[in-house]
Amino acid sequence: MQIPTKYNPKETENKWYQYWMEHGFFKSVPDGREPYTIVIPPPNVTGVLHMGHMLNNTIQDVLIRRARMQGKNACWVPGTDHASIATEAKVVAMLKERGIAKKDLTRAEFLDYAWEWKEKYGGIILEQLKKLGASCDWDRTRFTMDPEMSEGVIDTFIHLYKKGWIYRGVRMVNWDPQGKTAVSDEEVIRKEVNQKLYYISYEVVESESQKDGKTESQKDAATESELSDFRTSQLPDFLTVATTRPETIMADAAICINPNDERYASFIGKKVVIPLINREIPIITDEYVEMEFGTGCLKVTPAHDLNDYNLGLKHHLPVIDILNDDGTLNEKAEILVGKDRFTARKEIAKVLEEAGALEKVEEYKSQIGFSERTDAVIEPKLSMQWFCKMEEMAGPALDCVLNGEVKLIPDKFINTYKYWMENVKDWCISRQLWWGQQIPAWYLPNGQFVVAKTREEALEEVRKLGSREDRKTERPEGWKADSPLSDFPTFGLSDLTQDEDVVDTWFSSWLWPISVFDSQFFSGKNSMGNADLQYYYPTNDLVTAPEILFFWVARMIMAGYEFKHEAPFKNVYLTGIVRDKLGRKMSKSLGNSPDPLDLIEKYGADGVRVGMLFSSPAGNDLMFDESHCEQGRNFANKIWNAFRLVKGWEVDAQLSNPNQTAIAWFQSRFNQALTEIDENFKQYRLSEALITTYKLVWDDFCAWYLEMVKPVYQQPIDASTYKATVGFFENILKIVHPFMPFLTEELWHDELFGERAELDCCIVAQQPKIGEINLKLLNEISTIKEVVSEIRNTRNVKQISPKEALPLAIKSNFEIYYPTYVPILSKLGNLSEVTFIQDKLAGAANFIAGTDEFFIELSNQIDAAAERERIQKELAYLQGFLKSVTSKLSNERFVQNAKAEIVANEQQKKADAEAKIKMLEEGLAGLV
RNA sequence: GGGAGAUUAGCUCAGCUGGUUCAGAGCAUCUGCCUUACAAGCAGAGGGUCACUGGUUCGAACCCAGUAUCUCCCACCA
Repeated sequence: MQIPTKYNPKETENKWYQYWMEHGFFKSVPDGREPYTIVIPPPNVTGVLHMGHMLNNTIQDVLIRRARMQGKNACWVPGTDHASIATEAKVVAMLKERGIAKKDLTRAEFLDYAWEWKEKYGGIILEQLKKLGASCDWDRTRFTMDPEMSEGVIDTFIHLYKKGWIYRGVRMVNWDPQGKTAVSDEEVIRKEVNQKLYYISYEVVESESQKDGKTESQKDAATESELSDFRTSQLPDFLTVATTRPETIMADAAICINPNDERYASFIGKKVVIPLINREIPIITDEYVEMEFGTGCLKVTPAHDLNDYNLGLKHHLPVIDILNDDGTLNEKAEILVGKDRFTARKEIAKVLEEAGALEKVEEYKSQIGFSERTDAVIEPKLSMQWFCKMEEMAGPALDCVLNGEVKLIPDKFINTYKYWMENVKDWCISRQLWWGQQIPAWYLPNGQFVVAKTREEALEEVRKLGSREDRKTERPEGWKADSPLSDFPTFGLSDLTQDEDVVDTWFSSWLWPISVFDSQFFSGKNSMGNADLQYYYPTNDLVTAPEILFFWVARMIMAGYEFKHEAPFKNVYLTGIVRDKLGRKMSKSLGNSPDPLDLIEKYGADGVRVGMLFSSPAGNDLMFDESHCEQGRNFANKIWNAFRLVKGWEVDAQLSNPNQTAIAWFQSRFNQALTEIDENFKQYRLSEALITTYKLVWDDFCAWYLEMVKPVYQQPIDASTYKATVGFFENILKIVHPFMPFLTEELWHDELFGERAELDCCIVAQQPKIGEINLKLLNEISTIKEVVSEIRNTRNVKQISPKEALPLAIKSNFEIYYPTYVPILSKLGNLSEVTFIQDKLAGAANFIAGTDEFFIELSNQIDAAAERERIQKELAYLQGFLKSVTSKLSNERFVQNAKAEIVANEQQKKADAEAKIKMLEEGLAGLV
């Protein structure tokens, strides 16, 4: 036989992928069919494929392929995300390597480099997806920074600004000193880290008002020695605070104690001196301070801690910001200026110790925020940013999930979703970056601003501003009341300065399900949207990781309602996180993630897809194990070899069909499995669907059906069986295709399945319809399988070669009409003859299956002792079983309360057990 | 601190409405097979107090309560 014994994915994958592409099988245009749409969660444009993508996109491809095979107009829209922080960081790093500093470049120059980088590396990940077999409509590939996509982002910004939902203000934000930008709350990842808790002593001094009547000027006039005398005469007191951030003491604005804390009651109203810099700060009281924590004294540093900031607002404390944007100390720190915050921390500890102000240092564990994109430690920072109000948009977005319009799969995420939506905070949308959509705010020389799409339109806005009666804000400098802009010939386009910031990446991705179809939609010119949007929106399923449920999913739903008045999708399938065997999240930095392309190389795309899906129920993390891919590869090989078998058959038209029973059985079994698979898909149990398919193919089709019908070596097969088998095979290819597209397409085109019309491809074959299920036949065959297993087992135990044909005698009550199954039994059990008997066959190996007894006469003597032991063991089990059934049945409450069929069942079990016990006892008596 | 989930064979996991498919699959292990489709395979076997303790029920892996361990999410204890 020329066909190799092993399936070689390398020979088929590229071939068929290209074929599908060339013939436009992935393409979708609106037509009369029902649409089935998925938009890809756009990966980072400069990213590379990781295991999470593999899982994610395998699931999407399975869903989209299945929909396509159900006659729907399947459309999977691919694309990439510009990922502003991550990409900008990469570009900056690249420039640095080339000896170019970002600060030496203009914005335009930098963007040129960035685009160059994007052109070079952008889309690698999409090419990788093709290797996986992703059947995306590549003609629809979008990038979140495509000019028209960006335009949509700007349109929505203006829309929300006009609505009053976007505003600008000074707030405490999460500052990423590495990316030198603000990030949103959701982009801060908290991790527990080992830190040190530094106990620092602050000397207490009398506040001015308490200093024995001396006024401020008197104090100034006092000599250093006088002051010194004063202090020593009072015996210095110290307040000790516990802090994890000693480098920020220079920014301290107060020391705070709990008003109920008796230990410190006498200090209230006094002041302390910050060590090293000797600045005096007040001692204030606030119930916010936990008396139990640390020393019960809190240093208040409004510029560098959110709580302290709030405390500062409450107590009117000054904000002293001692950090630069890059996390180094500035001149306000007075000491350690220019040092990085972490270097400063170490150094100041030393200096404090030398100065005797460091009481002790304790090991301490606490949660610290890290930037999701750069992994830098987040610095709370007070700065002017743009925010988007969330409260109004959160309403409908929450409702649709609660009322089931949008389903979360699994639904355990509803609770977290609800909590988040009910506690949503305004979204910081500005980023101090260049890579992204620049905020369409235009500043006048006096700092006032207008929001408009272009500089020209901005000027128009300014004009309105100048002439509007009901203006609330001040006009540009030099503006005369109510005078039109034309009165100021010198004020022109060039006097407007656009905001330097860009919007958060998610401010573009939240529009994704709309903008991929109609990016012009947000201009408001066509409220219905274009034909694509009308046809494809809302999409069907969104497949993504739970990590970005709030980042992205929630916001897409908000945007869907805000702009399109309808949720963007019906189902959200939340995948698990791919972890390694040790349960660690797979990540590049840990180096514990296999390269997906290597896996594909090793096991074939089909094998890897199956491997990913094998144990990944929605919402459960997946402990990735390469052995699953191996299993997937083996499955491909199994199908391949089943194909080789059938392919090798020669048909003899003269032969009659001896396999009607087997054919009818598999037909039923197939329909039964199909029902289960359908049900599994309906519930998004993809691994279950796969496992059902796997067992159907491997066990039922290969191990049983093919073994039942396959002719003796080099003998021909009858036409009817052949036809049925090829038909089954074709149906199997169909149901396997969504999981293993390449192998199935390859086999689909073999001449075994006859002439294929042009473009008759597995990828667009229609899924088989569910037919009748003959339950009686299924049950009987399952008993027949049991008999076959017993025969094989007997061989195993008695060390008889499978080649040696054995005689089987059946003592049956004919609840099952065995003669029908004699051909199957003979073939699978390798029987020399089958006889029906009335009496037990003494001295023969025997077993019970169903309610019948079976005897195999063996040439060698059976071991009576061993046989007795075996029977006694089985008897003991059955008697125990009978006892429990009997006691159940004699329990009146059971008989009264249980459903009739359950009771009947128990009675059947009892009868069967009794019959079996009788047989065994007779058998035991027969042993000499 | 609040919330969600998990705990079933050595490993990874199913077990959907409480009772016939209920204790299961794959991998791993062991035994025997290079049996003419497949050794990436075939035929078998062993392996479990369903985390623990109670409760509800005629009946519990499944429902309830508590305990333990783990994971995740959220939260400003320096």
